Amino acid sequence: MVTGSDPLVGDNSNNAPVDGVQPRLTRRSLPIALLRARESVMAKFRPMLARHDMNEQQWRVIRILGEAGELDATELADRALVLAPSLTRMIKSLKTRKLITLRKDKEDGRRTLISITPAARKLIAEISPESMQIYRDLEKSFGKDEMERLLDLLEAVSKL
Amino acid sequence: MVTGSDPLVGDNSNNAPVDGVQPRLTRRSLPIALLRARESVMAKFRPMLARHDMNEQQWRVIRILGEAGELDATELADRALVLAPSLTRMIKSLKTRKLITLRKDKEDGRRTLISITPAARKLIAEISPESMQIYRDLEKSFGKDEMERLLDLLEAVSKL
DNA sequence: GTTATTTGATTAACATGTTAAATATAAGCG
DNA sequence: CGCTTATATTTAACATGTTAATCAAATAAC
Repeated sequence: MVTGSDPLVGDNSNNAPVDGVQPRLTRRSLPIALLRARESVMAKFRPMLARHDMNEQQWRVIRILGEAGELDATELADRALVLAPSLTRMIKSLKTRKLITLRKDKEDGRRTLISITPAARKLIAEISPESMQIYRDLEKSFGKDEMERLLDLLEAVSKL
Repeated sequence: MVTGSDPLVGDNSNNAPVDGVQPRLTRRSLPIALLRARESVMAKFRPMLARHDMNEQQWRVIRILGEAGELDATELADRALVLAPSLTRMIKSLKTRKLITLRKDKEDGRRTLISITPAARKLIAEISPESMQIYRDLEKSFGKDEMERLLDLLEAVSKL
């Protein structure tokens, strides 16, 4: 027998779902767990990057150019995990800020080759130590082994 | 002795970094690993959602309302991992599409209470099985135990 | 009870995400 | 060679991300 005051089978006035039809949906959902974890991690880096007038994406782009040297736009977008149209816009802004320089590939006129300026290297030299410190703190509170396990699992997911 | 033809100590004409000053930066970086994993996972869901005229964020919002029933905007934004300004815009669009309804909280005039329409429940009923199937396939190719371990680790990271 | 502070939501401004279309150059082919 | 197809990049259009500012309603402090 059902009484109106039973919260589990009541009048449903708050428009809650009638039954448990959705299995796991939000609880323990991998996409949401990944998003939440990413948010949690980036929250630790963002304020530092902001002090250097950088957002996540710009930092990825500059950093990858710093490590790899000159790259064409497609390769750079791939490695920095930004879409081509986003990179096109970022290039304009980074060029204005004199953090990158562009040149046309002589062998393939379609390609734009991108490299960073000394000013960008200086910026990297400033940000890197702070970034590494944050990373070390993260590793310390999370556990080095846990971190390795997590990175292994994430890498495996990326290859599916 | 260094010869000009040695690629490891050569002329650096491609503007590559001079030495290994950056420790781990891009290799095995947690933020990048999380982003890459998320991209990899969402790539499996996006085409299905697109067939139902939904993007990730809209699906999260609708789904959470479906599970929780009526919520105020702040609570919804929190649970769906979208920022308040984004939610404000999404609300307009979802309302136009008649997937949600709004009403003012009588006790607190600042709050907007949001709930989904029957049409949205129908949409959920269509999408859920497809979503679950994709999830099951994912779990199958990745491994159920691995998936559990990964979710545990991600949850732990989110609490740091 | 009036003022000051806090809180929920929106707006504004600019950046990136996302898909599709356009443009230009290369490469393949009869 | 002329034509088609493929590739690299850009543009367009719309959506969300992000921070700061604004506005209204509630709460706290005098």
